[in-house]
Amino acid sequence: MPGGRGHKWRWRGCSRRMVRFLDPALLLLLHRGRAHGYTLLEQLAEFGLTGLNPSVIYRTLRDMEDMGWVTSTWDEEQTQGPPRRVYSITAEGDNALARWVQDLGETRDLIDHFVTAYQQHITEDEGEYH
Amino acid sequence: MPGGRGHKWRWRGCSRRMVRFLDPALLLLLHRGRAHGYTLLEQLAEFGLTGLNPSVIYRTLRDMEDMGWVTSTWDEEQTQGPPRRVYSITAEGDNALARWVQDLGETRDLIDHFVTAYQQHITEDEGEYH
DNA sequence: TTTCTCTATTGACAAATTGCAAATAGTGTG
DNA sequence: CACACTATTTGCAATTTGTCAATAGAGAAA
Repeated sequence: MPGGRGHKWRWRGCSRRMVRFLDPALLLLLHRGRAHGYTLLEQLAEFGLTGLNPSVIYRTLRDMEDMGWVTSTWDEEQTQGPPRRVYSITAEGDNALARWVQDLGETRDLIDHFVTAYQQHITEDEGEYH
Repeated sequence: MPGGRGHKWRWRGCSRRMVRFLDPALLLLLHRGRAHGYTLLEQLAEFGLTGLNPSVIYRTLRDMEDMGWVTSTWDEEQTQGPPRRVYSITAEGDNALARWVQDLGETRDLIDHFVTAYQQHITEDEGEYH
């Protein structure tokens, strides 16, 4: 299955703890309210995700829909362009978001440990020059 | 160049801010002192990187050597097995590590923001049920 | 001395992810 | 009608990650 995201093999190893801020960011934005991709694309800046190619967001949304984290319908009221697909978070998505927050908290702790270990070692190095 | 790590195209987008704790972890371990892959494999547990396939570590070390972050020599004193390749961090590697620490700090801030935003929104949701 | 196990590293390939360019399409403006 | 902007989709190339098997030395057991 080259290309395509796959649903079974992610996180097989553990080297990807910190990967993919995009999923949780989209879930949180949708948790605040239903929205369509083009809007989300701009709102992602809040989480440091700027300059993303739109297709990446759309693809992620579709994948999340496959996983049952979000649902989509075509927007009834049409506005400044072609029909828009509006996404809403599901109960499953809420759970996934909660898991993400838990996971990100652990990641943050690891980073803290890492940075602390680094600074401590740097300080010891300076000590050696006495 | 399918396969191989590539040296020019990483970080092209910005969705991979938090990717790859492995590189900085290895650099920090080597900053503490020269070591060979098999030892590093065990020491990585300190940073939550357990259960990694050895070939991943060896590949990463080779790639970092290509980038000039580390150098290696064959261990003079042979001990409990085949010759061991011993890695040391370079001045370039020190710089790379410092950049990693900076980057990880920013990542941590983003996670903090994210978790805060999540909890705030959850709290507001509860408020709505009054 | 053959065999097994543990230490140690490498190479090749399959699987998965990500980036990017282009196609499609509706709406409003000049 | 041409053009710009909003919106979404598709396909493929580029890159990264995961896994397996090969190679190999040393020491213990048989």
